[in-house]
Amino acid sequence: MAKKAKAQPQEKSLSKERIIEASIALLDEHGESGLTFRALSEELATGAGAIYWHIENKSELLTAACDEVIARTLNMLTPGAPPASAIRELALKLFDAIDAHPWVGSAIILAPGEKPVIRIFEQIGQHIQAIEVSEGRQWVVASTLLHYILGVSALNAANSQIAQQRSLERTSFLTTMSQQWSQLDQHKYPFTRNIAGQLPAHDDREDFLIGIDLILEGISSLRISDSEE
Amino acid sequence: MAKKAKAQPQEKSLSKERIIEASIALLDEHGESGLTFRALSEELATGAGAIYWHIENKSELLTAACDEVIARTLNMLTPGAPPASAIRELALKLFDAIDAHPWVGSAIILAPGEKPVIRIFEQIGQHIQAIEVSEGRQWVVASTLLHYILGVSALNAANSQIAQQRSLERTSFLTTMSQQWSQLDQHKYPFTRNIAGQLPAHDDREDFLIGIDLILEGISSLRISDSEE
DNA sequence: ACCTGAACACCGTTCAAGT
DNA sequence: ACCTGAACACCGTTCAAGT
Repeated sequence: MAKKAKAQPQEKSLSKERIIEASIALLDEHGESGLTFRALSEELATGAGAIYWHIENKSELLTAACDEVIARTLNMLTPGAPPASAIRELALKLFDAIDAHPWVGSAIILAPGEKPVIRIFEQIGQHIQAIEVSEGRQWVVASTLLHYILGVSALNAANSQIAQQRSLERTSFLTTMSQQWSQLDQHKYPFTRNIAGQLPAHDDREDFLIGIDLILEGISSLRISDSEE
Repeated sequence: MAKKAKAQPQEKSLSKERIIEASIALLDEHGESGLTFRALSEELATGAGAIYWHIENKSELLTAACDEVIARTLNMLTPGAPPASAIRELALKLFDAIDAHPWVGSAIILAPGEKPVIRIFEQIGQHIQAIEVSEGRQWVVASTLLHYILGVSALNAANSQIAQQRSLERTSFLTTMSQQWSQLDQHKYPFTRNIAGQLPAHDDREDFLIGIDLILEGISSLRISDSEE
């Protein structure tokens, strides 16, 4: 009498949400190349065509999975913090999220102007307004921060995906790269060669935050010169 | 007596250089998806296997093509300029190069720690040294600039590739996006929604340069506080 | 309305075979 | 040493057919 088997409680019918959830799981486990329609249909115990009834194409799916992670991350931000430290917190939470889901770093940059990027831009913008940047400058300032954050994200994502592919841990990956750098030609690459030794020691996360502070510093001297006019 | 047919003068035997040249042409003409081994073998009038004798795999090929464009770009820089304006010139030349070859923007970020990125990092680093940033700070400062530049590049590349796919010109692409933004929910996206109107008017290239200046500004106040200690 | 799964066109890569 | 090109394993996407 009951509508078919009530055996399995929830995970019954297909939905965009379930598809995205499964996609995130695949991406987290096997990296960017782990998301295929075959793996996905197996995971969801369905056919490829079924998935296409709920989503447009793979690119939309990837962006949606990315957006889910970003949205969750932004929801964890503590409200009401002073602007500068709110921006720092935003940046760090994003850094950690992308560190945990490297594929997000590359997915986000494939869909500029889409929801994930807009969400971040909006957050930055709100804090920029609170910092009292003159209206004509808000756009540039917000996008500078946005671009910096996304640049770090993408590069970091690529790094950890390469490390994952060659199944190296972070430390030995950095050591290898440091050695390569220190063998560069002294005439053509004096800076990189000399600084190579510092590579393994550095804390990416901390460097990232210093970069944010550098930009914030630039912004505040911009504000000073604005108000002088 | 002459070694084989001397009919066609140059483009005789296959070489890594010729393969890279043909790859750049394909990428420029058809975008990222234009580079396939089939298109490439046709262009070079050879078989897929022949290409594999000269290169490792597609990823190496893409990085090599990217590096070629980057190397040419960096060769065009005017030597001996004062550090700050040298950094600005470097940034602008890169911006224009990636604008002309959008695929470079995404390729460069797929190969961090590889030659293209190292080249740029080295240039930035040399100028940073000249600007007299304390040695302990050079790494962070150089990578902040690097990350910002690459962030802009990648995002811009993605934008123009989307525009190219939908075969829109830049203006109508921006106008469409601006309209979408202005229809966002006022409560969730006040900043983006209000600033939407400014989108089509803005000059990405100029904004990019202002961002560079913002970071340079931050660096110089860092130097002041350094010397105060 | 929602799902099945075979079929299609297209990839990167390999490799026995040629010169 | 260098090249040929068929073959392999694997994609994203479509679509007639089912419920």
